[in-house]
Amino acid sequence: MNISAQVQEKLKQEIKEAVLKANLATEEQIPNVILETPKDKAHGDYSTNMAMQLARVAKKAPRMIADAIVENFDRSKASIEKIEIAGPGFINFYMDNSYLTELIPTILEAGEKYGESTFGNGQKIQVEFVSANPTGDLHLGHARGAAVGDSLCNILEKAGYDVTREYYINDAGNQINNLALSVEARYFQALGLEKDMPADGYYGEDIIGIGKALAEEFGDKFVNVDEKERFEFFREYGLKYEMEKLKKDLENFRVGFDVWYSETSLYQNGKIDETLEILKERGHIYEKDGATWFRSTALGDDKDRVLIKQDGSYTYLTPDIAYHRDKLERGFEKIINIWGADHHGYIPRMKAAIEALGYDRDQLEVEIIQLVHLYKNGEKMKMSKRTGKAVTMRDLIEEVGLDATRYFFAMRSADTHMDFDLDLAVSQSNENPVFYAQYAHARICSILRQGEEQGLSYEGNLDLTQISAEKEMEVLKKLGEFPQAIVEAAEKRLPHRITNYIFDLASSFHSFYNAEKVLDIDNVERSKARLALIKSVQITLKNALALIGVSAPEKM
RNA sequence: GUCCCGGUAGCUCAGCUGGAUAGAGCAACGGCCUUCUAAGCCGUCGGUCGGGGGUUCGAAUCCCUCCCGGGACGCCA
Repeated sequence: MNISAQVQEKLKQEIKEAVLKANLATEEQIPNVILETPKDKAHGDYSTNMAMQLARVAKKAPRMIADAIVENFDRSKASIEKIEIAGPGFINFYMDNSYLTELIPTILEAGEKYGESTFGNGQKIQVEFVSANPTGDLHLGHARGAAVGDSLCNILEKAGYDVTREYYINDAGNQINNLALSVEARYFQALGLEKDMPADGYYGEDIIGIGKALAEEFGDKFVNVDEKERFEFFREYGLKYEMEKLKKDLENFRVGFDVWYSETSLYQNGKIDETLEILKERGHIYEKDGATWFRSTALGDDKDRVLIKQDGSYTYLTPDIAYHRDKLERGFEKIINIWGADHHGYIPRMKAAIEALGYDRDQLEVEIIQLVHLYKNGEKMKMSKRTGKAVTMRDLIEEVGLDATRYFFAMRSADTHMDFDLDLAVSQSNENPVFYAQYAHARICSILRQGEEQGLSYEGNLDLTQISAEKEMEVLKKLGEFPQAIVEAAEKRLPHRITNYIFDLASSFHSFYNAEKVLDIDNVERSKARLALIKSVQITLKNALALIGVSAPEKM
């Protein structure tokens, strides 16, 4: 299934056997066999530090241990060409790489499934991301969260997890009232009437647009109706408008959700009360100063938290706890939240809540998306909430392009502050790494097309022994790493591992392209084999790009 | 003040479970298109891994401490 992994497993097994045979350690003493691919090719295809690890147990110098391991190593069982001991005691394995060519038919056969694995064992994971309030446009932070979240979900799925993507709609609470009042004010203003914005109003362009749309559709119909009725209408209308816009924007960003979970529904179906009742029964709740508190300090938080305010309404936390309880009730083994940096202080209280409800706090994982700073003309752009002049996700995509935006956000580890240089991204120069990968893909497609014109194709019987050049082997090695790269990205929740992989694969292809010619009418067998090789690269590149939501163009 | 994230080449960033001489891209410099897309390839230059201590065969990586930048600390959401 995964040839490279099989070979590595075999190698690890044999190293272990050799250690036992050499009487260097007992079965229990042997540490996990670590195989790494050395950065320097001169150090072989795989390398192990076993000798150094055993230095203490065996009470011998690492190099002597290495000698003993090599002496007892059964070469016939793994595709070994040569073994060397180097440096402080590394054992370097030089593989007979002919087995690698088997990857070609494997990849051709698997097609878009190449890279899949069963690593996740179908574990149910729920990922909640974006969850922006429906009170304005999605901004840069949301865009980054959307890109990272969607990519992570794709990667988890590819690695064999059962993933559910969710968006928590904050359609209850104060901010929605403020939305209604903001819409109301903009509606009056669109009619040329005086009306102040509420204290915590939303000043975005989109709200002005709603006001105008309402004025056009209904004229002054709502000016003189009952205030409460008007408020209700504007509340509903504004919410619906904002949600539809959010969904559309996300769709355009190639981000989809399985579940849109309404906060209001938690009020309506009694889940909040239920949750409060459970917390009470388990003794995590007390009354003070006319409010109801959650004793989260007992579970690692630095302050206790109010659940029901003096005025009888819930804090934001309360329905959110009910939501998280519902997630766990639905049987997810892991729930991953992707939150903006401004919410990181929220983590201890939510973990406390999960523990208070009787679950394992580690079932909740929170990935924090750090801030994005936008630079234009070498200057940092300021975001203003009041004027609503913040750069929206829509603006960004329009300026930079969809593929570049997705790639750009995915290529950085999420927990670092990110500088987004608009001029560079817009310039479409080769500073934009996405073109590098797409170009490799387009190049391959072009060669495949021309091969067809010349009657050369990767279809039919292939003579894989034609593949042996150094650059070809490097490409093959990279191709073989794909499933493992996905597993690591999934396990460590690091989507940027995939963009790194994409870059490396594209790089090894470009390098091969410049060194070897694929189409050669005088050497049909080799041409066919090489076409099959580049077809494998094309499939793998396309699959990898799909994981981060980037297209694979056939022409550029 | 407490907590979280970061500090790696001029710039933007990788760096796996601690491994060999710390890597890419961009910028700078020098080569490669009568030949499958030069949005490419090959090479050169460029480092006190924020400072200091510790752990050990070995530290950018782990621990302690300090410095710098950002963020969070609400009966807001």
